[in-house]
Amino acid sequence: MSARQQSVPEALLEAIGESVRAHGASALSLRDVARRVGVSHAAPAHFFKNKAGMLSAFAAQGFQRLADVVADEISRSKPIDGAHALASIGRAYVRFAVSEPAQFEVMFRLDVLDATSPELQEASDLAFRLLIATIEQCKQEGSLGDRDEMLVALAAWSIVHGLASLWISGQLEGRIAENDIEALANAVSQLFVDAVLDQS
Amino acid sequence: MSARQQSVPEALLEAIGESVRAHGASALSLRDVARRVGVSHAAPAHFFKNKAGMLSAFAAQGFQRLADVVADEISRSKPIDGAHALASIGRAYVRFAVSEPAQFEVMFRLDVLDATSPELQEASDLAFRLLIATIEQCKQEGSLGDRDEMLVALAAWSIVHGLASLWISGQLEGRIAENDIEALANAVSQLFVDAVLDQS
DNA sequence: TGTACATCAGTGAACGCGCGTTCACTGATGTAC
DNA sequence: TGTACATCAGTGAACGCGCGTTCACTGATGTAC
Repeated sequence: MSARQQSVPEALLEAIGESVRAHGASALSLRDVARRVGVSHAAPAHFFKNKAGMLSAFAAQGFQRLADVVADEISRSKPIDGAHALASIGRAYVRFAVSEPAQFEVMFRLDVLDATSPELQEASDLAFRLLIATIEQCKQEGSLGDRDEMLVALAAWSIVHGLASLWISGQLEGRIAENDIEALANAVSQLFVDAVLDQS
Repeated sequence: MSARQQSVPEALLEAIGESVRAHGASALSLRDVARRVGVSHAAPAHFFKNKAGMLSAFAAQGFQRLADVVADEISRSKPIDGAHALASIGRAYVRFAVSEPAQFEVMFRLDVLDATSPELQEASDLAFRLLIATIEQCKQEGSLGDRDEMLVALAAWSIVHGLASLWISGQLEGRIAENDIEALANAVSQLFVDAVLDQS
């Protein structure tokens, strides 16, 4: 679909998102994905071994992209301290989830993935490590007080993951007046950082 | 399966959980559910109209149960103030999700549900209203300071929903040393309440 | 410049399967008179 | 006490379908000599 020259595997991964958007993640099939790219229905299996393999590659790409946008947002955040970096992670996490809801959904559906895929495990660690490093930075800067680092990391991850999931699943529609998800992500991230971290 | 006398529709709803536990939510089929109950494969459609109807009834039951355990936990919490009630909601939310992961999962998969089901919409409002009422109580007690009520409600919901989702999807395995989810739920809920609410 | 061989992307036919839905039906239970 | 009728739970056969996977294949590209 894109103007750039694209290999068939790349095009297949891209088509997964389209298919999920069109029919939902539950109805996803290799054959529909192949149809969208215009290749034979056997092509996906040729490149990804089987359905779980294809979805795992898609999920791994998603974790990679998530880590990229998170790292990018951290590097943009000013002033350069852990607290601001943490708020940036929250914003980036939700923004990614909302911009690629199909991919985000598949990333956390472990029942359709090949959990043993090293590519997937590695990719899913990238963003987590960025979070841990940032919390560590907060600790060193003293903004964590005597709070447990792991607990703060878990709470931070939970709050943005929950916000993204609730939004994607449509639970917020009609319940939260503000419907600009970016604004909500900013507000929630800021609330968390302000409340949990001791900032000068 | 239970010793109590059970109608066929009740047994079908119960069997959905077993089926999801066995094969994952993505592989759920009317026929497998019917098989587990020992009725013909046409029976589920007889009672629930179609697959979406059956899953919607299951999801509605889940929201009802969630509201029940949340209300129960609130009524148990002491001292009786908004802050403690809010922490109770968090504990109950995660405990429900973890005790019925299959049901919790289906409750938020809107792509397989009949979103127009009044029964489902009504049930999904119950727990939300308990949260709003509790936040309102905090406001009146002054523990909210000048924070926006809706934002605090959204943040509270997000953090427990995220924790439950991450746990169920297996993302915390190998990442968070503490693996007692109840303890984690307590700690995260308490962290949130302590940080966000002004308590005497 | 030519030949032989290997690799690999992608095909297309075939397979067997489990699925959701429909529908005419059976038989039990209850109600009206 | 008996008869007629309605309701409703649940059946079982049949339907058409789309699916994931397999496999022998074609044809293009590259490499070795």
